[in-house]
Amino acid sequence: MEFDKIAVKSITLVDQVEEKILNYIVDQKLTLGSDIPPELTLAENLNVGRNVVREALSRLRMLGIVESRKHKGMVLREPDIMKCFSKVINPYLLSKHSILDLLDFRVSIESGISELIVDNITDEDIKELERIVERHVYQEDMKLKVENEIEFHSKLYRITGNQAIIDFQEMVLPLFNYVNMNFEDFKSINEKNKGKLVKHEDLLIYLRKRDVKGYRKAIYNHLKTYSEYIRQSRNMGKQ
Amino acid sequence: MEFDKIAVKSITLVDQVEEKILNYIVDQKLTLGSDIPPELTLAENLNVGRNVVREALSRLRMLGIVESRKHKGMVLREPDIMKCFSKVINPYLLSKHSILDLLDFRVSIESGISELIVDNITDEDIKELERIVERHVYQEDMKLKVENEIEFHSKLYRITGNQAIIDFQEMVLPLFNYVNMNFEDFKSINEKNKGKLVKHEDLLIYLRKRDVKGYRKAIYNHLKTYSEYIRQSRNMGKQ
DNA sequence: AGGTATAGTTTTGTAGGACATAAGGAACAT
DNA sequence: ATGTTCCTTATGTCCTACAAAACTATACCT
Repeated sequence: MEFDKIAVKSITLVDQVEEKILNYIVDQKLTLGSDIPPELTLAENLNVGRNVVREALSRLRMLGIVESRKHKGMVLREPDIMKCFSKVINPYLLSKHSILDLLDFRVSIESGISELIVDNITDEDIKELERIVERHVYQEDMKLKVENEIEFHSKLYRITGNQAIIDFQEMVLPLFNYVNMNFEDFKSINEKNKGKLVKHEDLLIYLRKRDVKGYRKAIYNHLKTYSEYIRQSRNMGKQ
Repeated sequence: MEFDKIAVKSITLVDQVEEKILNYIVDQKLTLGSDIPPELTLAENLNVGRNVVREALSRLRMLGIVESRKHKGMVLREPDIMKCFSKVINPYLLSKHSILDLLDFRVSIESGISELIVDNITDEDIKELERIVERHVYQEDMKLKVENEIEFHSKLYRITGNQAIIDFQEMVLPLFNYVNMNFEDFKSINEKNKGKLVKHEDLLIYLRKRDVKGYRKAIYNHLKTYSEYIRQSRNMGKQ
């Protein structure tokens, strides 16, 4: 085995072993489904205790890089790119600054996928979006309102056909709910824009026409409350 | 302590403990810098072995959610949102399909941050971009070419001032290098577009004018080889 | 009394043993 | 050839032990 090739200067043994195992996978050109050596073998080859190897493997398991079948062995798997996000994108673990970064990120992507959406959208997709909009009669209840938002936008993401984008955007959406519920200073700016914003049915107009420019401008305005809030909060932070 | 509140039905004990610790952090309203109970206490309260707790904590440590100071104790930290990505976005661990998704994702973002860039860009930023372009005399060597690409675009990302976007985009960039080097079918389409593409100096024209629409169209064309390649590969995959 | 040296306690990092359990294969019997 | 039994192997879990470092408390000396 080709361990110990690269001298890793991480802090703990576990960090080093984690990296060595990753290097081993690449060096040995392991591919999807390849067997990973058993824990004891790894431990002996790396001259560490089995605990250390298990901790390192546990991390890789969490990332989806390896999968262990009980009593059988471990195999290399393709990691779920966005899975690790779901644990980290948790409003209770993040600072307001980071949350704002993510809101901003989402708004940018939402605008950036305009081409993809208009390129890929089918008549059936438009019908489904229309059905979603019909079902969402106007309501005051914030929770239902946010759920409606999520349903509509999730459908938009699925039109891109890009799983990374779908997963990422869907993971960020709950943050918007959190902001609506918990950030007091958001409420005033939200109130101010009430009624002035582009609505879902307005977006549909441009999608029906396959009008990229119109759609991009519309989606930008649909999310304008957040852009304004982000800018305002950042400026306040600077003072 | 408020453990065992939620009955988690994951597979292994470690998975359950990981989730329980996260719940504990939220339930106890721990904030940045708060002490996490020592491993043995957690193990006793959760009725599991210390190994299991350590494995779960090891995962959280990797995500940056907790930090352990040797011989002292563990504290809650704010996770680095994009850090977990760096381990997963590894071309040797991903399928071609996933790599294409990520290329696509990056191109969309690159277009989507046009507003942010034009809004935030300063004269100093433009000067730096000009310096970068000047330094990058035309060259055939693919490796240097990609390095130049990375330098220029990294600067663009930094103009957004959004750390999540900066980190994400910079992590995806090496994939483009990988595609250039390893995907044979990319070379033909790359060759075909040679000389026809929008160059960095062309982008600068629109940035100087603070012309969002012009810039967006230009950056879209600058990356057009990738869009075409993605579409072509996807269509081949369908057959 | 006050400051310092020393010993004890706590806590993480690491090693290693033990066992249950289940999958897989080998040997054996029919 | 087929079915049964048993052994090996591998992961999941628990336990003990100890080094090292940091903090605490005590005791000691002046």
